[in-house]
Amino acid sequence: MLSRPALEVAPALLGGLLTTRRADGRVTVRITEVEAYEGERDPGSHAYRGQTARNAVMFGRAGHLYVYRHLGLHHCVNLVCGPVGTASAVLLRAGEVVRGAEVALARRTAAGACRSSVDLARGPARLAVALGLDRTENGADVVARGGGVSLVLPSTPASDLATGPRVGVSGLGGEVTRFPWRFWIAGDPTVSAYRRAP
DNA sequence: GGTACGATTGTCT
DNA sequence: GACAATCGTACCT
Repeated sequence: MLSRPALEVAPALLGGLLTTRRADGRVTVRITEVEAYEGERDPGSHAYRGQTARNAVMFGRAGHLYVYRHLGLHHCVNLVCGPVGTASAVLLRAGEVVRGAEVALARRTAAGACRSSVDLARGPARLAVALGLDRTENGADVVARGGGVSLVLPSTPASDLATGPRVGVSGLGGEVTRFPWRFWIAGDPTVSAYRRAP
């Protein structure tokens, strides 16, 4: 399943449940917004210029996490997909905390402001904080049983899918922003409002 | 060895 | 609505 191209995996992840087990508690998030990144042929991807020490995880097995630091402040979480050697990945942009809300709230409060429960995991960096993920989780396997992170895919694909241009990517004179490689669950309040698609 | 820049967020106006 | 924050990585000298 996860070894398929990012463009096929991304919509299938919507509605899926991602659970992390930490010393301070367990948090489960229902994925509501994702973006596909097609590796070396995608100017918006970190892997566009080939394999490096930072993005090596993306070239590896599907089902591993690629966690990177952005602007020295935030963390963003990707799920690696596609066959080995292909740097496909799906960026997890937003979700709804369905279990462990108190734990997530404590983490979010420690990291900064949080206005409501809907904000707990709305936005890529917020999602990472709520799940307690940081760069030490880079390369973690979400498929292996007994790991600290696990993913449960929805038995049936989510309905009411919406697609639109990706957020915050540039290159090829804005060409890449035209691809509708962003997927979210239509009408879900936990989808990030940041530059919402028209 | 130095520098430019980024898959964002929170805060201020 | 605009902007500063902040640091690892990549790319250049």
